[in-house]
Amino acid sequence: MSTAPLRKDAARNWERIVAVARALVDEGTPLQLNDVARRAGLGVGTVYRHFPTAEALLETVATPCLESLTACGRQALADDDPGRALTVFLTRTIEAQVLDASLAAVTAAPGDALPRTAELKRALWSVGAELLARAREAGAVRPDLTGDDLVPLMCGIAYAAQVHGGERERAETARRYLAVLLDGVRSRPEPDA
Amino acid sequence: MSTAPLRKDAARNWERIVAVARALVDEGTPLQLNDVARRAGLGVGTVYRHFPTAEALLETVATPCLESLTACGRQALADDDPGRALTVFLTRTIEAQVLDASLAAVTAAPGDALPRTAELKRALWSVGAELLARAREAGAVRPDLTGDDLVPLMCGIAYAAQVHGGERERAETARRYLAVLLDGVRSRPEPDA
Amino acid sequence: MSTAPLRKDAARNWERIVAVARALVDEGTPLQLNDVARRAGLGVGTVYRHFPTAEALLETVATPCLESLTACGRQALADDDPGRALTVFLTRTIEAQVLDASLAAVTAAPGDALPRTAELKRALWSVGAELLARAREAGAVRPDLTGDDLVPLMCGIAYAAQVHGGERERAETARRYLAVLLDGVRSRPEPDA
Amino acid sequence: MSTAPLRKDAARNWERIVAVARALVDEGTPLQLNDVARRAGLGVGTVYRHFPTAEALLETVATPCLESLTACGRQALADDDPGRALTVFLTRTIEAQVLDASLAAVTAAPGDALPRTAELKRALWSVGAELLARAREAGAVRPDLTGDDLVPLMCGIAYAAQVHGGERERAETARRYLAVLLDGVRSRPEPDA
DNA sequence: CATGAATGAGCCTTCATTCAT
DNA sequence: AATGAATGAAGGCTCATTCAT
Repeated sequence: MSTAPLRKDAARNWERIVAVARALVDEGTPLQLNDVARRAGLGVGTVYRHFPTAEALLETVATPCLESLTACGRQALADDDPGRALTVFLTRTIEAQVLDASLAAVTAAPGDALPRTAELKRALWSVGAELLARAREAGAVRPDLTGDDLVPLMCGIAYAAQVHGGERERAETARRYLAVLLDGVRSRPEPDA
Repeated sequence: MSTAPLRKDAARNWERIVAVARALVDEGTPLQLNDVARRAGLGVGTVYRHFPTAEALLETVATPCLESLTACGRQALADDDPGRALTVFLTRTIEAQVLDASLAAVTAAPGDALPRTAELKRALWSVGAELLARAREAGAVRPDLTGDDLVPLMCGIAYAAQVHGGERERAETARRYLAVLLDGVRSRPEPDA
Repeated sequence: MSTAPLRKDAARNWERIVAVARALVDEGTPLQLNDVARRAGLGVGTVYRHFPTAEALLETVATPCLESLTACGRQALADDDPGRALTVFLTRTIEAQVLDASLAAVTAAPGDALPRTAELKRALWSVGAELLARAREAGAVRPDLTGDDLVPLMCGIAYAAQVHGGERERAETARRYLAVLLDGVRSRPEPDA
Repeated sequence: MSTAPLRKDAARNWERIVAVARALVDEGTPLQLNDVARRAGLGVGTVYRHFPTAEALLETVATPCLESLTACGRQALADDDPGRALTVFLTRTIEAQVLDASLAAVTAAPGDALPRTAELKRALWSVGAELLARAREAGAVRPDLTGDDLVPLMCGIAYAAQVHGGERERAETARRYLAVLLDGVRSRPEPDA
């Protein structure tokens, strides 16, 4: 019920807009709806009809990625090595964050424009929490981390890689940082000094 | 000698401007020179005379913090336990980053408006690198981290704590994340899978 | 086809803007887009949409005049007395320059904002050059003048008339100066001293 | 009485300011008193004390040139060939106009900031008028030009040379244009059509 | 539904001039 | 006299959003 099926032409416009937005995100240009409209060869009004705000559009662009990430998490739940499951999931997450600016922005944002986004983020959060919980029960992970820490930490890693500079080796850098963090995650915390 | 001593009234305005800017930074408002002028009860021109760009003002706000951080690093160099020295330094760094938005922004920026800032950042970088090198030689740190990784990682931790939300417990969160990371930093990397 | 036909309301605004600009030019006020907007009772953005720069607006204001001048030159090409043809053309040119500040400004400008202006100026230049060449071949004009000298000389005459002062008799003054210049143009240059 | 003798240091500042202004004029930079002050290593106030407006400074810069031009005119009055006298004077005038932007600006300006400038311009005007009158009486010049036309025409020639473009050959172009004009000046006007 | 013209608040920056020191 | 900090009007331009066509 939430989404009425669009007329064929409207659907085509929707696609066009999202495609243009994706391209802009990928080239690092900030999303401006006027700009999107011009590049899509559509009126501004049309873009506004489909996406009331730039955030809504950005979230739409990020959605497929969020979905596949969630799916990946669910698959990982099937793995019978909880430590490995967590590692795989986080690795995929980081890769996605680094490669897709829309994902990083949406993930880090405190609020959401679209219900669908909120839903997906909740799902992702909880899969992560579940993976973490299992790993912890298996003794593969230190006890002082909660499910709420996963996403922030992933955002942090991605951000660190970006601060490091070097567009080129960003993915490699992120991988290295994740490796360090994961070793920390697996370690026993020292009894507090 | 680089900066001629300001006249008394000019100095008072300079202070006012920096104070207003500090307040704005602390409340999370983006720095706009016009805005600063209005709040300081000064003409726009006055603000522009003292700070040609918003970046210059921001860096000026961040300077004392950068200085004390550098000082802290130098003190740490005197510690005869290289591992502990590094830990202390990074802990202080994270605290500062979390408490001071200007520091986070300046540290993460790729370029600098003021020569003084460039100088301080270079100093900070190199103290960090030195501390890391010593710790590595002492076997207290994994070998696959270089001096260039320190600042990005600190920025990442601070960012993670911010994404986590909860203004209140931000400092506490950052401390926890740093602890995890440090355990990772101290660990031996697994032979690559 | 180069310019899509404007919507009726947009066309009305376009006219309004150009009319206001024409009035400002005529009263000697420098064109400022903000000012134009206010006087036209329109938002700044509207003016900027139609004319990205003050130069573009000025050139638009000057265009009809440039066009009619070019047309006049082409007609003169039909005259079978090449000397008279040149005289008529230059007389008309000076009259236009003196009466229309936009024309003087656009003609003297080294570059152009609109392609259309560049095109028109090229056309005007070349008609002038052609008229001059014919007159020279007919022995009605001294040999040491080229087509590139015509426009500068006309600008110079108009400028001289303006320096002379006396808003009122400016046209008359310009006519006199042109007469003098033309007599010089018709004369044989003395063998160089 | 008009000018009190300046104290030695004040005189030195005056010189400095004028020298800087001359340099700015020569490089085509518009005169801004703040700018002049900075380049002269003086306070703005000092510059304002000596020259209340940019026009006053500009006129001061132009003064020596105006003086020498007037002197040249007076010498020409001694020549016993009135036609040649006029030619020599106008040639020198044009050369000066083309080489010195301050002269062109001051000459073309409708009003004057300094009494001294007004005086010099009047003198120059009248020498020119006298030279023209003599030449006319000698039959070396057409009758329909008055003393008031000389300066405007010279400004026009200089302007024309500038519109022509080509910084390099500007002086040469001006000379050519002057030659044409002078031939016109020497000619008999046609009985009006 | 689509269009895209219009809007105007809002930010940035410069510069002529004054006046306290 | 000299200084130069302060002023703030003035102008430039952008962009998110609305609404008539």
